[in-house]
Order: sequence, then C-alpha cells, then structure tokens
Amino acid sequence: MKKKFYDFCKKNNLKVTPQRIEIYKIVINSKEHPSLSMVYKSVKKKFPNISIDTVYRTLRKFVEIGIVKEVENYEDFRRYDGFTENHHHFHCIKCYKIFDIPYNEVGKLSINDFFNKNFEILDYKIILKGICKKCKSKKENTKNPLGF
Amino acid sequence: MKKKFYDFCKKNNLKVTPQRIEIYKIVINSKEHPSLSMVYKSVKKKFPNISIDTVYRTLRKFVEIGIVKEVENYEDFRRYDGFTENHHHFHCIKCYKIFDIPYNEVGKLSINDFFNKNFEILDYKIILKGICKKCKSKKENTKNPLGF
DNA sequence: CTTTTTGCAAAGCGTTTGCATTGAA
DNA sequence: TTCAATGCAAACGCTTTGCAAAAAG
Repeated sequence: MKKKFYDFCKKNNLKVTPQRIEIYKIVINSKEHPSLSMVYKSVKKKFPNISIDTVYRTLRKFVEIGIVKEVENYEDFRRYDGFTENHHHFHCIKCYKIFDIPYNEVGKLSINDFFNKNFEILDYKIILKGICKKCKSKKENTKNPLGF
Repeated sequence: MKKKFYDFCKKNNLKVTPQRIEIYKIVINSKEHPSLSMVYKSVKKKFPNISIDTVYRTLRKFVEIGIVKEVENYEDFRRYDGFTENHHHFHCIKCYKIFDIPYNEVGKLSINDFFNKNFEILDYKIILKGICKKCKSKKENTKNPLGF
C-alpha cells in the first residue's frame, strides 16, 4: 500500500510530502468514502496548519493520477428530468446527453442473498455510460449542449 | 400535461405564473435533462428579464412537489474512494455512508438487444439506496458522519 | 540547487436570501 | 384585497488561483 503510493508518485512526478501521505492514508482507511471536509478535518489532527486548498489540490491530483476515485454520483451541475416514473439513465460521454431507459429495457437485476440480509434495499438505479448512436457516427463533438 | 401542472400547483398552493409554465414546459420537452443554466438560457428567450434566482427557486419548488426530478447522480459534495477496482455502491440514506459492493455480490446485469444496438455501453454502475444493517437497528441517527 | 508544494489571501462562481414591488387568485 | 412570486442586489459557501516562502529530490 505504501509502495503503491510511492510508485504512483514517482511515475507521475509527484513529490512525496507528509501531507500527501496523510491524506492518502485517510482516504484509503476510511470506510465512509469521505467528503473533502471530512478529509480536511481528519488531516488537521496531524497537521493543524494545513490549509484547505492543499487538501483540494491533493485530492484532485490523486484523482488525476488515478490512485483515488471520485464516487460516481457526483456531477458538477444538477440536471432535471420531467419524466417522473422510475427509470434508468444512459449518459453519453461525448454529447453529455442523458437518455431515459425504461426498466424493462435493461435486464432485471437479481440481488443475491448475502446482500439482502445485510442491507434493506429501497431503490436502485442503473447508470450506464457510453456513446450514443448519434455520437458514434460523428467524428467529434465540440459543442457542449448543456450551455455551460 | 397542462392539466397535470395545474393540478400539482393547486394541490401544493403554488400560483400558476407564466414563468413557471414556461420553465415546466422546457423541462418536460427537453430531451437532454437540462441543467439549470440551460433552462435559464431557454426561458430567457421568452422572458428576457427573468432573473436566475427565479429559475433556481422554481426548479427547487418543482422538485419539492415532485413534478420534476433531479437526475440521480448529483450530490452536494464530491466523495472519495481509495478502492480503485470497478465496483458498485450502496448508499445508506440514514447515515450517509457508502458501502463498496463487489461486482459478484449483485446479480449480473444482462443488457437487452435493442439497447445494445443503439448505445455503445462502456461502463455501468449500479447504485443501490437503502438502509444499512447498523441503521436498521438504531432508532434514529442524528449525527452526520461526513462532517458537514 | 532546481522544481514542486505549501499556506495564505483574494478571487471566482454557483446558489441562496432579504426585501420592496408586482401579480395571481 | 391578500398573500405568494418576481427581480434585484447582496450574501454565502465551496472551490480555485496567484504568489512568496518552504520543502522535496
């Protein structure tokens, strides 16, 4: 684990600083998939003077080099849906469009027993990512249709 | 559709204003699951003087009364994950913890043919929501473990 | 020694709030 | 005529940026 960290840093020309080591440890050891403010509070125990932007920059770096991932259901902007029945979504990574997918167009999901014993599942969503038909036939897509 | 809107407004003591009608139309008719700024740009065509906070307030109201939904993968804060292998997540709605779920603990998803013909699926994530074992045995959970 | 990283402060930007005015019922 | 909604401006909170000092390699 420590080796993995050093390797990633070396490979990506990142200097290994005590702050980075500590932030990495916190993310790895946390069972809660911490938010930034949680990481910040935690690092401060060891480095009371650390500034919050160091945490921001460090986590961004970690995501960039792939040693840490962002939990999937975060996007920069809220988006709205007038179709209020329960359904899934397909996200096109090229044009940023989101397509509604009715339940029956995706195979039914069967949750296994172990899982059902430990969690009460109220709802689930399948989020598919890929490229829509239109974008597959285009060379490139430069325009951002969302207007930002 | 128009009737649905009037009914929802009446039931929830919302006044039917031209701005609200227009915003609702935009969300309903958009195929793109618009972001706020896209809605804003769109309403401005009809109401050049509309202020952005009206759009904010209106969309919030709509979500509140349930006539519009927020696309699921939006959360207020980024959260981080040191487990970089591909896996699913279970979100506890009580304690806000996110649990890692290996692929094999959830039944395999079979995508049907229609779907595969129209979309190139690069990845999919199953996001389960519910209540974890610990929270099921508790009466209430007042503490927010994420630190915000 | 050179180059990156840190901490600080200020700026940026999406979102929310207070308030007087306007408009729906 | 009453009470909610709008538009405006200011405030708010999370995130980013510029820069000099400090630390890593």
